[in-house]
Amino acid sequence: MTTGSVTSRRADTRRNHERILAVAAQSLAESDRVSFNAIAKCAGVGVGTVYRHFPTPADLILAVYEREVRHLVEVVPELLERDGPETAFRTWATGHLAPYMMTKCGLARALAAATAQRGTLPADAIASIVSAMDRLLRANVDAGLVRPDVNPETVMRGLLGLLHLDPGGDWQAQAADLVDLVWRGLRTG
Amino acid sequence: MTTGSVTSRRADTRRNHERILAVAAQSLAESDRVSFNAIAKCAGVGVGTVYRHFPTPADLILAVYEREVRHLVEVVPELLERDGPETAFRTWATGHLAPYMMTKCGLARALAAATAQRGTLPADAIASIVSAMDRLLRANVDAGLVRPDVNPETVMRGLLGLLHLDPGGDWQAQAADLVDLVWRGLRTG
Amino acid sequence: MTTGSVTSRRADTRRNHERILAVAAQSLAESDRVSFNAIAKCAGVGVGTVYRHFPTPADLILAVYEREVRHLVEVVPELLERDGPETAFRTWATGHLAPYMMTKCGLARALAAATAQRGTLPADAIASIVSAMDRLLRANVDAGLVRPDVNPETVMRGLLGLLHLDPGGDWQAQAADLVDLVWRGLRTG
Amino acid sequence: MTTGSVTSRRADTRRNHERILAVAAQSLAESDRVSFNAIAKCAGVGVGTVYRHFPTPADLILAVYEREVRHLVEVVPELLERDGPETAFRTWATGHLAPYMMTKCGLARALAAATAQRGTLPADAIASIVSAMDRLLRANVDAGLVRPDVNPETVMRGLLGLLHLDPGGDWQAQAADLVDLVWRGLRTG
DNA sequence: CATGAATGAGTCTTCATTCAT
DNA sequence: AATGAATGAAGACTCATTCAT
Repeated sequence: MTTGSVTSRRADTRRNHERILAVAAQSLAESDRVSFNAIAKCAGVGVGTVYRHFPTPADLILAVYEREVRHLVEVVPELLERDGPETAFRTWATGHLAPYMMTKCGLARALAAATAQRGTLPADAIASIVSAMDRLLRANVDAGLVRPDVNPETVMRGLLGLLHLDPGGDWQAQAADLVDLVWRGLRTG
Repeated sequence: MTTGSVTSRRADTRRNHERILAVAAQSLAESDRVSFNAIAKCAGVGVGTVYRHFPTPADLILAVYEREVRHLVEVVPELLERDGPETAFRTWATGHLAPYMMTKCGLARALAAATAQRGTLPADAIASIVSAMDRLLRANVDAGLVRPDVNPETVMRGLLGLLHLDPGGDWQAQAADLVDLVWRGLRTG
Repeated sequence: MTTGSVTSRRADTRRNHERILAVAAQSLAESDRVSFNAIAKCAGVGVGTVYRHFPTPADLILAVYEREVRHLVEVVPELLERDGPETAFRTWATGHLAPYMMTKCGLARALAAATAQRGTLPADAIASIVSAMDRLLRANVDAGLVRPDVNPETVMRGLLGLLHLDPGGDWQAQAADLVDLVWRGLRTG
Repeated sequence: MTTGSVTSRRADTRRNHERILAVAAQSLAESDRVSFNAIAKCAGVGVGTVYRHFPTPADLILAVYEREVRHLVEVVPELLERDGPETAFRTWATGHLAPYMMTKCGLARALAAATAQRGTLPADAIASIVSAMDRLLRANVDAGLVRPDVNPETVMRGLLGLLHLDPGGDWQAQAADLVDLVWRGLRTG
């Protein structure tokens, strides 16, 4: 019984953590502001609770970011294995990165602001997404398709335009065009 | 007498308009917030006056944007004439667009927010800057350097990463790398 | 008509100023906190209005202080003329300063805190009350009753204990005792 | 086993009590606020523990006060014996009371607030410090230096100005001046 | 047209206090 | 006894917006 109780307490806390994160993610998908008060209300907890879990806005934003970015990284190996390097790159960028960026552009802005405020660059936060890109690029380099001297960060910057697709238009085509442009820039020769 | 007064009033009004715009631009270069109250104080006018000139925040932001973007457009012909198409493209992107974007990224965020809020895309606001790009591209197409089927908007998206250069690092090199990547993507063959 | 209207507007503003000051004084008589929100509510104005009139807590507190202290200074000449120097001193301290301090000890604390926070000593704020003391002392020195080498600030410090009379006890006697102690300390010989 | 556990528990509890008191004293030396939460964190215990030891803020503040005041009382006999009554009085006031009051004026404010809140005067809390004063005075009365009709509380009030010395200025001289003023007020004849 | 006082909703943040474990 | 997560009231402060003059 004792053990059970303890567990349920911890479970509650964890559930709170999750709910706050979810609400914040939702909120960042729309604007680029995170009102602690609003989040608390939406998550059905007191403001203080939000502050306990995430002392500063930056803490919250980074946590949301990491949560959101994880699957982007995890899907890479599967794509490489299934489709081969070039298609993997295009599919990842068009099919995963683009839709992700479209919905999370509030996050991107908030992230930029949060990390700009402290000196801390998104350093290890961005590291993981860049490393995903790196992996894709290396596979293509190994296959002789892509120049070996490209910097994954430069490529990421080239794809940052995906943040600004027009959700009212044919964004899939726009994404494909951009990815194609970048891909041509990467090719050997 | 009447005429004289009217004239001076109009001059005053125009001066006010300019001052407000200048102050707002300054303010957007720093953060990404425009407090009507603060702007009014800085410009030495009443809040009401700011509202008369720019009924909504979006109006103000778009006006600032247009003001800032003008010279970006105007410099194109000169570059083309002096340096030839390829160098013109690279110089414009690296030397004009990049620094512009770095300092005005507050503007960019505000602009994005403002245009996201209404359904209105940046439509004609962005039009002029895209037209500058269009001109540069066409010159290169005519010279046989660039594929004829590229969409200037796609190229702009490719360069949007310039918004996210690291001002603490070697942003000039980063900009050059990105521009090079895009340029390779544009080449014929 | 126009003039009348303008006047009434300004009158409103002044009335606000007065009301805020009055409410704040009241509040400082009780605790030693000034809640801008609470003051606004009591005074029947918006918070913003309070902030417009008194940008910082210190501004508000000093304004209250000056308002309250004025009559303490103004009464001195009259006392001197009517009662002669020694009685003037005792009457002023016991009959004016003591009751004043008893009700305003919140103010005293707040004032101390506010002025401690900035480097600014109460400088010119305290100056006036010290000058009242100075005038009383000089009259007594001229009459040969008080040593010429006493510092008015030291005397003020000696009377600061009036802040801590026991309102539930016989504070009048306590005040008289303290004033007598100080007076004996001032005498020549 | 039981006895051992109980013993160690009691020791723990006492240690907690001490730690909390120490942290609170530290905190009151700086501002004049005591956040139960902050104190708990600093002392390395849970908030609940602090509440168990000190149910109300007033309890905590009074406990700190007593702890701090103790040495002020204990030093008196030694001074009297070593320096004789007059010097003992001056030394105690200038050398012990003044620095104490300067650093603990946060405590003083908090104490005043706490005791003002309830009807309870500092009654027995202040009693001990007044008794120290009483002892000093009596020694002087016995030596024929001080009038026999002075109330120690009045003298304490006279020295309360020590709370308001200017830490930025020559506070030692200011303290000496005040003590001298009071001393002259105490003398026989 | 311009002014700027006033308003008040909304955000941020801190704490006292409770209570289940 | 001790713990510390949770709560929510309350105060600080900012700004968009209105409106009388």
